[in-house]
Amino acid sequence: MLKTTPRAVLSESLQDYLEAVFFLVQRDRVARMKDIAAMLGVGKSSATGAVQALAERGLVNYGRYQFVTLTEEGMVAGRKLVRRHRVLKRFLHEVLGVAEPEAEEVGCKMEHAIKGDVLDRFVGFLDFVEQRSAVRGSWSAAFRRFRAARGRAGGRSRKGRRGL
Amino acid sequence: MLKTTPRAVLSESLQDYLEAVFFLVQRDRVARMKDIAAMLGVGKSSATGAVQALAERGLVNYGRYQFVTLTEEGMVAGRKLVRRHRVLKRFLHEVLGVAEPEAEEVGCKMEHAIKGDVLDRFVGFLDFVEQRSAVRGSWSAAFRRFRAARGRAGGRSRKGRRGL
DNA sequence: TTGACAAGTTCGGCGCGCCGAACTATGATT
DNA sequence: AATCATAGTTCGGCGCGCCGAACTTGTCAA
Repeated sequence: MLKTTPRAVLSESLQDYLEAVFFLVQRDRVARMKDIAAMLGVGKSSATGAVQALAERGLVNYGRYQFVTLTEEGMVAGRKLVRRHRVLKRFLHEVLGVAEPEAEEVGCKMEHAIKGDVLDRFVGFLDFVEQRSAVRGSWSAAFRRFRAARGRAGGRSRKGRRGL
Repeated sequence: MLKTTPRAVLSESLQDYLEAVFFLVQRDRVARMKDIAAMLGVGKSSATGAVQALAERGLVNYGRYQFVTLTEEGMVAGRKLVRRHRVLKRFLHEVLGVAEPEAEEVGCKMEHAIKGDVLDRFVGFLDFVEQRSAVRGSWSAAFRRFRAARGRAGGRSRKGRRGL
């Protein structure tokens, strides 16, 4: 029994690392351990370990003390991840009206909960909303008004700080 | 420095256990380890450990070889979790049209990605959609038509379009 | 009563993701 | 060329969540 690392399945954590590498490669042409670690708010030793794991799966080119880059396969996987992230962020921000930075953050977490088919539904929904908005005035404005009205009257309990 | 188990923060895993206990208590008046384990697809030793952890946090009444029940605090926390789950499932099913069992499953994962304020937005959105539907014909039907039309014509993966 | 079976517990072990400390390579400075 | 800051690596350790095996307890039927 030869020991092959399964390249098909990435843990949530490794997905985050891959996405970070993808981003950095786009920005800097190359990814440095330092930046990867910083981006994920993690120690550098953790970044090293994760990148090595990605390399074992053939997603990343890694050599000791070398810059990190993406393999073809890594590009493909990274693109999917980024798309997922972007779609969710757009939904949260444009439809639900969640503020940008929070939409970013929550979208990142949601990524891992959503499979391809459900993501497609989100995409479809965004397209739908967009079309509707174009046809007759801002759709989201209506929702915003709705929220505003309700917020004044219905008084959403701002308490209950998620202490769970 | 006395060592108190922090009752405020529950790991995602423990949240799932608490939700299971909540469900079982509603259904059977009492939760058995066996059912908890089965519900989460986990070994019974894992269930025991988790329930003990919940007990340490004062969310659950636990005694060796005894039935598991919820404390007052556990009821409150459980209700919140269930609500969260329900809202997300409703959104996935009623708005996006995801099939029931999948909506259930995905909703369960999404739960852990969404904080209170974003959840409130989902709730608000559902209310909005509901109101709109009432006012003039089925809103979701329009979206369903939209999806259907697009599904037939617009082949998947129209690359160039939509920057991501 | 007994004893068999199901439910529950304990224990040791494993993988993953993270950490910090100590070490090593790199490349810029002078 | 010697030095030094910085980036990167290795190593041991920790917590969490899970597992299965072996054991204990509870229950119910014979």
